[in-house]
This record gives sequence, C-alpha cells and structure tokens, in this order.
Amino acid sequence: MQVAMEKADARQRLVEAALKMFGEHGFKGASTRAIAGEAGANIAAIPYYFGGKDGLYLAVAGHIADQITGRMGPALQMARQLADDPATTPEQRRNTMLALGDGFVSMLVGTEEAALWARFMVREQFDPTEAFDVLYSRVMGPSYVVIAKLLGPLLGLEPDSDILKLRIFAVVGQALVFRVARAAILRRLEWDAYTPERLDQIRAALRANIIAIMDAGRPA
Amino acid sequence: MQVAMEKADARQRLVEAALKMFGEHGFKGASTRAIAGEAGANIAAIPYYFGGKDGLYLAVAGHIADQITGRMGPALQMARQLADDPATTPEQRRNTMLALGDGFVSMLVGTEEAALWARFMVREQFDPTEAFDVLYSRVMGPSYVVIAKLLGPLLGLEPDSDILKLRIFAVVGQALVFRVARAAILRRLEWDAYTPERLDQIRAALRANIIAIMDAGRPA
DNA sequence: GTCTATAGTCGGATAGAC
DNA sequence: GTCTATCCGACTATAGAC
Repeated sequence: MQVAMEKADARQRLVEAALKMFGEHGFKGASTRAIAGEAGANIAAIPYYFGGKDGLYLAVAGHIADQITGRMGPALQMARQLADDPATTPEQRRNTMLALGDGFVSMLVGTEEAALWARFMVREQFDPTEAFDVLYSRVMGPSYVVIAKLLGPLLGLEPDSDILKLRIFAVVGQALVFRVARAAILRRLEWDAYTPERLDQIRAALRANIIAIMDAGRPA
Repeated sequence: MQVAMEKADARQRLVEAALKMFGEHGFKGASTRAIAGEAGANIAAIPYYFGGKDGLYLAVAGHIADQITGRMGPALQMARQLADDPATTPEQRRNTMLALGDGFVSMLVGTEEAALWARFMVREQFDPTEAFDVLYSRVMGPSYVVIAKLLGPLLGLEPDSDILKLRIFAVVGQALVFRVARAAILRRLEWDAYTPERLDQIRAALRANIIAIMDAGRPA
C-alpha cells in the first residue's frame, strides 16, 4: 500500500496542486511559485516536467477527466447498456435516470474536489482551450449520449433530435446550478454550507422536477 | 442628446472597459494597463477615480446590477403584482412564468453583454467578494422571491419552503446552463453560435420542461 | 532529478508636472 | 483632471551547479 499521502512523485503532486490553484485563481491568477510551493516542489520542476505553465494546465484537464470517469464511469456504463436494450421497460429507464441524477449530485455538489473541477470546467466553457477538447471528448460528450438514449424513448423524442439534446442540457443544468450558483443558494436558503441532510433535500427537489419532466411524456 | 459614444467621461469608460476585461480575463488576469488602454484613459485614472483596482472591480458589480435591473425589472415588477393578487388564475401564473423564462433566455443567452455579466457573476459565486453582496441583494435575491410567489401556488408549496426554493433554483438552472455550458452545447448540437432561430429552439425546450414541472402540480 | 541564481518582462501604485 | 516618469514587487523561464 501507499505509505503516506506525501511521497507521490513531484509530477503528480504538481498536478494536484495545480488543480487547486488553477481552480481557485484561474490560469493567470495561479502563479507557478504558489503551485510549486503548494506541491512542495521546485519552481523549475514545472518547465522540466510539463514544458511550462501551459503544459501543466493541460495535464490538470487530463487529471480531472480521470477523476470524473472513475466516479461516474460505472454508473454511466450500466445506464448505457440498459438504454440500448430493447427489453428495458419505461419504469427501468425512469429509475435509472433518477439514480444517475442522484449520483451526479453526490459527486458534483457533495464533494470538495468537485468544486475545483467545476471551476476549471466552467472557465473552459467560457473560454475554451485545448483543455476543453480533453474534457468534452472524455467526459461531457459520452455522458450526454447516454442520457439521450435513456431519456429519448421516455419523452417520445429521437435521441439525435435537437429538441431532445436541448431539453437534456436543461435537465443537467438543474443539477449544475447547485454547484455553479452555490453562493446564491446558500444565501437564499440561509444555509452556511451543504450538509448530507441538505444534499438529500437537493436530490429530492431535483427528483421532483425530473419526474415531472419524464412523466409529462408518458402516454395518458 | 449625447453627441457620440466617445465622450462619456473617463470614469464611465473605465467601468465599461473593466467589465469587458474582468469578464474575459478575471480579476488578476485583467491588467489595469489593458483596462485603461481599452477605455482610452490613463492608468493613473484608476487609483484616482476608484482608489485602486479593487474599487474598480466593485464599481463593475454595480454597473452589472444596473444593466440587469434595467432589462428584467419591468417584467419582474409585473410578475410580482400578479403573483401577489389573490384573483390571479393558475393559467395567468403559468403564462407569466413562461414569459419570464423567455425573457430571461433572451437577455442571458441572446445578448453579447450578458456573456460578460455571466462570467463576472459566476466568478463571484465560486469566490464571493463584496461584489457578490451587491449582485445578490440587487438582482438575484429579488428575482427569486418573485418566482417563488408566482410558482408556489402552482406547485402547491409554501413560498418560504426549502423545497420550493430548491426546485426554483433547479428551474433557473435550466436557463443558466445555456450560458454557463455554452461551449459544450454548441459542440453537442454542432452549432457554431447561437442564432435567433436557435434561441427559439432553446426557449421551446425550456418551455417544454417548465410546463411539465408546473402541470405536474395541477389537480388531476 | 532537483536545486540556486538570475535574466527579462510585466504588474499596480505613486509623485509631481501641467 | 489628466499626463509622464518611475519605483518596486512579482511573474515565468533558463542556465548551470550538484
């Protein structure tokens, strides 16, 4: 087993420190000095391992993709098989979709690391760089395809139709907002932080809306 | 009348240039040199008028609040009166809510300036400063209150209940996502940009989801 | 592979002329 | 109120010792 959290090699420590610093302060706002300091490594190690600050930034994108794939991958894979199976009942699709939503909230809103991933990814949405290609092709794109296959039949829409794609983005936005508008939500609810109980409330609110959307497409 | 777009005083030109530069590059990424250059003003004017870079940043928050209030204010005010009127029918509430959604998408997704507002505001959500107080108290907070009064009766929920507040944030997230995940949406739809026709599609998708959510609370 | 030292650039703020 | 000149600190990257 790993002896302690310290002695990962300098390369990996730099990636993790960079995720934190880039996430919190942006590309320009995060200095290589601060990253190296956080990682307990030398500043010169950044040009040495990554070719420069740019290369480190791109390596962070790969790290994020690894982390999210590791957490959401199995559930998405199961959902994909179920969505492709013609014998799957609408009830199964419904439950799978709700489970995906719960899992997504748990990962995105319920963990501290996800705050850093989210900030990094939102920044890339507003101003895409090469890092966006990594994140879209490895994380976002595949997820949307699975959800489309799962939800299309429930809403009576073709998986490749624009209207379904847009409605799915809206549905995903219902979960994203709890990370992206966290400060406003905490203030409005007069909460100081998300707790496990409050995450349950969030999942319940999301479920209520998603159920309404799915059931509106149900034959009367 | 105003002679031309040029001769607004240096103070205002600086605020508008700062909105653009802070929006695009973040607080640290936007240099006072670049802001002053964009504004056609002197660098020394920033400490002179705003006390420093920090003061300029806060002034930008006030400017954003002014702009959004100017555009959404009238519609919100009408919605507020209607929501408070006991004689208002569910059908009126429904239509008002859909109109608010359309207007919100038009402002947030359909205008170029809103890209800058959104970036500024999202940054503040992740890492709130004094600027967040300005934006929440003048823009976000009042909007959420109106929506709660409008939607609560339709969903059979108390306007002050946590579940309603959370479900409303989720609904708002359905519109926000088209700005905050713009790059992913454009890629998934194989669009190069939002056009008026595509905005219609977005509004239609949003309406479909919102109608489903509102009608699920309808007495059978 | 990791360090120190340093080069070269750019940042924000200030002083003081006009 | 607006300018030029300048200070001083922080930045990234490189060279070269070990």
